Amino acid sequence: MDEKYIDALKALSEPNRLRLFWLLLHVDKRMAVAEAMDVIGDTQYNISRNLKMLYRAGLLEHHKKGKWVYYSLKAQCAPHCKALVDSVRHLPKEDFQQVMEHCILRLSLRENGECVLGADSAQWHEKIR
Amino acid sequence: MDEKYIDALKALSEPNRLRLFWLLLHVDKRMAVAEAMDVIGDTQYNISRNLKMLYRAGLLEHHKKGKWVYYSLKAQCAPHCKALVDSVRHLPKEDFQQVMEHCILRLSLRENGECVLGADSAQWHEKIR
DNA sequence: AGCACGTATGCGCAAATGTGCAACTGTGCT
DNA sequence: AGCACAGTTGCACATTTGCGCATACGTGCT
Repeated sequence: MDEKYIDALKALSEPNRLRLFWLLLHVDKRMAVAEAMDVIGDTQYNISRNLKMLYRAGLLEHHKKGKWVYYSLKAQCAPHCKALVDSVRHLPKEDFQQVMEHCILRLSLRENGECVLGADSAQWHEKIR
Repeated sequence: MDEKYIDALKALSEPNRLRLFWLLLHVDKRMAVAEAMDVIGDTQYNISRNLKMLYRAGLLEHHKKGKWVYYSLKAQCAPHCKALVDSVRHLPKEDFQQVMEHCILRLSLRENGECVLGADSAQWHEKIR
């Protein structure tokens, strides 16, 4: 039995992680942990751990740039994994409206396409007021 | 967030249940609990409970005929649920070879397309000898 | 070198989950 | 009516999983 596939199912079956993965999937961009924290509104340990679980399930990639760690979607090769990712892609957008709005606001704080602000910054609170 | 979808992910993320669902998916027939017991080789309570979880996740239907309860695939309407079922459908067949063989043997014990033998019968042990 | 900050991780606890058992429901047969 | 059998369900227990916390690691800056 495909271990990675089981891990992916488990990873996605948790609402917080599903939201997180949906975000990475629809934003189609790399995203730093601090940005994800602001967008999702969860604590640092949880975001970090959940991203790692998604990574270990073979769903995400990550690379370090300076002090920021960017996570991004991993291209799937096996057809069953592709279909699984597709199932998330087809989830109704309405369920993720706030996530999407927060995401756009948060990405607008980047400079030259790079994250420059940590989580919970004053500028962020300004935005979401 | 789509509760049913989360439930489906959870339901499928357990190897025993995934095997069970794969079976129903590929056999494309209704199957009695007793038959599933022989095919999967699990106890009665586990099969019963796991089938029920798959049912409550919106993945299966069931109907009673005499003393037998037949479970079968439920047609999916939402596109994300369809894609999820598809992902299971595309799992490599090699991982389920024994399940498939047992299934064919067990179905050959039917009479007029109906289950007539309980689990763990002498005839079944004859077959899988 | 020292400090601030972004990120990762081991520990402990509470909640959820899987499993075995035993009791219960419902159906068919005599 | 009584019995045998298919299937379901509540209970107890072991394992797993999510979360908060504290701490450690690594990088950029002064």
